[in-house]
Amino acid sequence: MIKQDSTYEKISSKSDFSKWYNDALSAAGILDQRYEMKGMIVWLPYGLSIMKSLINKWDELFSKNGIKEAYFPQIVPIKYCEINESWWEGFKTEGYKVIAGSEGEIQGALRPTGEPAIYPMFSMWTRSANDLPIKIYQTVNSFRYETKQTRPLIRAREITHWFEIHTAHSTKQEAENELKAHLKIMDYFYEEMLALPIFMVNKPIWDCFPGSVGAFEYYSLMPDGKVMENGSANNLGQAYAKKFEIKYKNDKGLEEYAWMICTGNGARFLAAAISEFGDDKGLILPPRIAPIQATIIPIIFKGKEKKVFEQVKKMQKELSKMGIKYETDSRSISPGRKYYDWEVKGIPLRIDVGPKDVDSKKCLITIRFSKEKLSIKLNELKKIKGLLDKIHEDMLKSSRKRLHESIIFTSSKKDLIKAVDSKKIAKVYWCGNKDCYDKISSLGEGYEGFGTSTDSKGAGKCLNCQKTSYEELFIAKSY
RNA sequence: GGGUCUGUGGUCUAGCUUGGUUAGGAUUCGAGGUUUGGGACCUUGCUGCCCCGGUUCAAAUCCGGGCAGACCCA
Repeated sequence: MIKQDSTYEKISSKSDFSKWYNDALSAAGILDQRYEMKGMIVWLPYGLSIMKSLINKWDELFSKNGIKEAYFPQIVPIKYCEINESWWEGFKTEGYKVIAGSEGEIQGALRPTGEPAIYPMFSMWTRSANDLPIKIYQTVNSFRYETKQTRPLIRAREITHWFEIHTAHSTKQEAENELKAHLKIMDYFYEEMLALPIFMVNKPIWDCFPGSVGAFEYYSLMPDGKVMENGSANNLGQAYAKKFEIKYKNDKGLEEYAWMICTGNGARFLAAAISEFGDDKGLILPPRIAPIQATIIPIIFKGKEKKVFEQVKKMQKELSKMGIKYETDSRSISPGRKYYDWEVKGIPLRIDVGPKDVDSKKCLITIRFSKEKLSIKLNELKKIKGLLDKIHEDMLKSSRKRLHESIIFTSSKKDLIKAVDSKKIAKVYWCGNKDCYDKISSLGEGYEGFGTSTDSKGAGKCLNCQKTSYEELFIAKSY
């Protein structure tokens, strides 16, 4: 075990979520927040290994979908930034400039997002329809000079481990199919990896990139009742192609602009899972992202060490055979201390092996999520594999339930306020008009309309203007 | 963007109002010993006043600035 991974600090109660979140991340050995630069943190080995399990998965999924990994420089020439004025307008002030040499000349900007580095290259790469589609992604860090309060993994000045997929296509249809594939990947991440519910919304057009067709955004419901944007998939249409001159010659020899999609997310995946499942003792990791799925705790009594460790060895062999990632805590400290140490890290399963277990040819398994204790016979260890899947399903069920119970349909302003103030997400009918959207979004302090439902819609009356409406708008407080 | 508050060994904290002894405690960490079924105990050791400047015979304490963090409002 790596020393820096154990801090042995007590953590706050989760009822004070903000404090709990910081404490839990440190105590579990995810990251060290003491680096003295605003919005920047140090990833510790354990935290990074969780993040890596997500990254490995997206590498695998993107590759399966023909999306190839590339890398673009971190420093973007100002010239490239200026191509998209409205984009640059925002990052001129909330961006980092790079100076070099004793004269302090500005060399460029640290990328806040990938497109000013990527799209000029797309433009160079695209001459004929044969050059399309281009489907690439990069997993990188980005920099934003946040002036608001920063929060590890959620809002940072250095956004670490973030993937962005950028694709360019010769037809609108192909681009739209690509977008669907991206949504499937995102869904997979939520349900199959993180055990979190899919909560996707349509973004209103005025919140999308200027000139684009539309965007989907994913949200996570945090324990304090606020929602957090957690991934987006954008149908850029030809807007960026027109700005960056990404065009090809069609079969008639005429130049046409490419159709483009971009999709991204990163460490917020992890932030959401940690926030959803953790408790007063620390993290509870979904088994599929846990870098350690089980810990074997030998319970040592004087004179009985030998037979305990013999059984431990047998179990290690068995677990390795099953492909279960485990760790054995053989430190000569009291068992209680070991329990706390691994609980705070969120390891899904704990396997106790003491003299009693050796005698009964069993072991005691404790499930971190449900707190259930199971006595399993040594010759039935194969059950553990299925147990991990069951834990995943249970976790998904519980997070789905919480989201489901938190979305409250309201048909009056009074009910909306009541819902949002009691930490719920309000859902209302909305006519599609921006004015009504803004009015509904500002019914209370800190309220935010954050998109519309993607499900099939019935008809109702717009909460603001009472016109017949087919759109359902979500309102909550947001990160 | 505007405001409020905070900064003492690795962590938490006392001291600050009213400047004055060797900055006290808990925990963690190291060493030695006895232990081990929910944070064991004993002995012993290391480590600290965020940074820069000012006031003063004297600053953890008062003042100014910086940096970092927390909270509230837009």
